[in-house]
Amino acid sequence: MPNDKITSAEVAKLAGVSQSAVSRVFTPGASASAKTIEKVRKAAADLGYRPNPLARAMITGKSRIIGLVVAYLDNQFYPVAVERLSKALQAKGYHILVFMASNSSDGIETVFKELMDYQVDGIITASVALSNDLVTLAESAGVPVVMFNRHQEDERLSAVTSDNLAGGRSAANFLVAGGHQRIAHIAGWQGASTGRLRQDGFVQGLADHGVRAVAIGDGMYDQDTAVTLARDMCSGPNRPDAIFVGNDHMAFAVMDCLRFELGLDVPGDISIIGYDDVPIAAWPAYDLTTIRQPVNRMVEATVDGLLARITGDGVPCNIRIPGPLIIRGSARKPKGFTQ
Amino acid sequence: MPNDKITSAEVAKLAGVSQSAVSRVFTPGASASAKTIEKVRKAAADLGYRPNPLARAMITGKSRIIGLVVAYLDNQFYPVAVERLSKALQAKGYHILVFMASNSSDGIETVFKELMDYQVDGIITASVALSNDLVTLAESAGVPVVMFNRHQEDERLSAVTSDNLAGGRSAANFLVAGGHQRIAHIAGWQGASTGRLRQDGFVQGLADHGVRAVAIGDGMYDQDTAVTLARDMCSGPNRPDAIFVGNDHMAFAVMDCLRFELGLDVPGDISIIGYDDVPIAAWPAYDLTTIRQPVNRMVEATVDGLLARITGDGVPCNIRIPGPLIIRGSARKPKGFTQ
DNA sequence: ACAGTTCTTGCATGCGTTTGCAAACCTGGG
DNA sequence: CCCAGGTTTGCAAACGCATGCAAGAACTGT
Repeated sequence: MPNDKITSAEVAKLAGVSQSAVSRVFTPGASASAKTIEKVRKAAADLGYRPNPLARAMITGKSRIIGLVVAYLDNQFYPVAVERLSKALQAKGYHILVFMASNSSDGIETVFKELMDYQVDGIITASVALSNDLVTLAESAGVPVVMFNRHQEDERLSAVTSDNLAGGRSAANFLVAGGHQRIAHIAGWQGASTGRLRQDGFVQGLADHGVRAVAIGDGMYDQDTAVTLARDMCSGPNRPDAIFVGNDHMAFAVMDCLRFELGLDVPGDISIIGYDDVPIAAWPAYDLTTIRQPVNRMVEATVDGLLARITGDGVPCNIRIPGPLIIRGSARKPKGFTQ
Repeated sequence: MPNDKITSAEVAKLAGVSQSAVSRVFTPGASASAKTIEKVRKAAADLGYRPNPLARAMITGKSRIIGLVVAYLDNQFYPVAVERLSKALQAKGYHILVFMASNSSDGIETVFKELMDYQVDGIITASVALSNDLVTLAESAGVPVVMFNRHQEDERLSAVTSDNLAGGRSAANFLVAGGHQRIAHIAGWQGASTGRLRQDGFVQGLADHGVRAVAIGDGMYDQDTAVTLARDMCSGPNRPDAIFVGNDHMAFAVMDCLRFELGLDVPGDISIIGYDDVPIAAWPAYDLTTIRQPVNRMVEATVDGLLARITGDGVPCNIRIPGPLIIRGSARKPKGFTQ
């Protein structure tokens, strides 16, 4: 196999130039004469030379690797986001080192340290909460961090979310407009900004119409927990006639419970609204009315924001992207409403 | 910030030993006296020293990075597998560089080259077909490749799959035993080994009972394609009374089409069997009878096989893990059957 | 106590790049 | 034809670590 590692030195010899020359040819922004460039390119092509990114990283400190840490993949929102993020970064010449992190801050610290060992140029966290120490750790090492789909009060880190407060509000508006009388909420995990804000927005939205939720529980973004809550809420004498569920993933489980366990009709007996608009929400079996998180634009903002900070210009910023209510069939529509 | 990069040299100075000594302390299998080890460990801890894996990789040629190439994440089988793979490899001290590859062999070649630039110790491909050239490329660079959930006739690469042939057979057996008369198959993509083998097994299984499928079409592992096929099959005068669908992902779409578009009852009018047993299959809305792919054991076999090849012992091998039929409610059960 | 072994240790080199520096090369204007 | 100005180029020193080699230390058995 002639195919073993070829170094810039070998290319240099073949091209009859110095090793630095070939380095410069492959370094954007370095100066080389047209003649040299051509000679080197040809020699490199003949030999099949490719610069070694590891050696390059050692010197420059830039690895062109982005660390992506994500907690769970069973909620379809995340695989979709990871796929998009991955493609977007690949297109920009970056590569992705993926870590699964159980949401224990202990595990995350290990993960962060390992990431920084690899001299990642930046870190994206999806659905993960960060301790202050961790942010300090990354920041003091000059590694920008951007949180995807989670927000945290810290001047030093960027965050990209959808407008969860407004989303919660529009769920409330829609349910009230639909004439529901007993409205409940199975919230997203209150340990996460998304969960809290959606709930806050929802409660505020109800209050705008002088309404109060008949029940609110923390679903923890977990299907089993959500189902337990739903069962409790709906087994008593006056069950709600609408539930806003903190994300689609839980909403599916809740709908299944209502329909198949409690024998209720959705939306006949009870309306359901979710949050995220994952692909499954559009499947006819659920046909879920939900607030869309605009994944594409969120990914775009995440990548742009991160790259801006990596290249030096750009400061930490919070981006909140509005998401529309997607009206499908799981929630009774306001009178006279036509889509 | 004292927290910038500290090198082994600095630790050495503090500990009063040579740089090689500290290197040896952090290199498993190198010799150092208990006294030295203690001194170095202490100094390292005080300084917060961590060996730089990139520098280490340059010398040893081993990066402790595994490349993971995956084509799509919308079929829930893959996120689940990726999560498991990732965790298993993390536990063994490896890290994962993820690439999304559109299934064009062109894109895959680029991806492979980039992976090898990063001197990955091994490559796992999930649901991706490889050209001979690509295998040669990797193999001649000494990078072992193992295919996850796909098989290919090539002595040089490992593959881990479930027993798709047997799986197809058991679908056939179950449907025949259930007394179905007009059995159809919406196959997985015939460009993939999984798709072909499941179909072969199914056809053979039917033949064992002297039955022939009334219709077979290639669903391409794509929901829209599958739905189109289902619509065609079921709109004519004698529609099938059972369809074996090449994976769960398509099966869900098919069930939705049958129920909500054609107004058929599943399994009353028509039985459906899927393949994979992704988590959604257990959701009551689908309650899908399906053949389970034992993800955990497949992941385990993949990781073990890859690591064995990386450490030198171990040759390419094909592992085929049997998967049970999971009986739920989407297919009529044989008479007298109780679960 | 001594020769023969086995363990440790430091020195120096190299992995494949980038990059500061200074020399060598152009270019054109006088 | 020569010199100031800018370009291009090669040299050599990093980057942070692993490792072969040879010398030194510790230990074995007699």
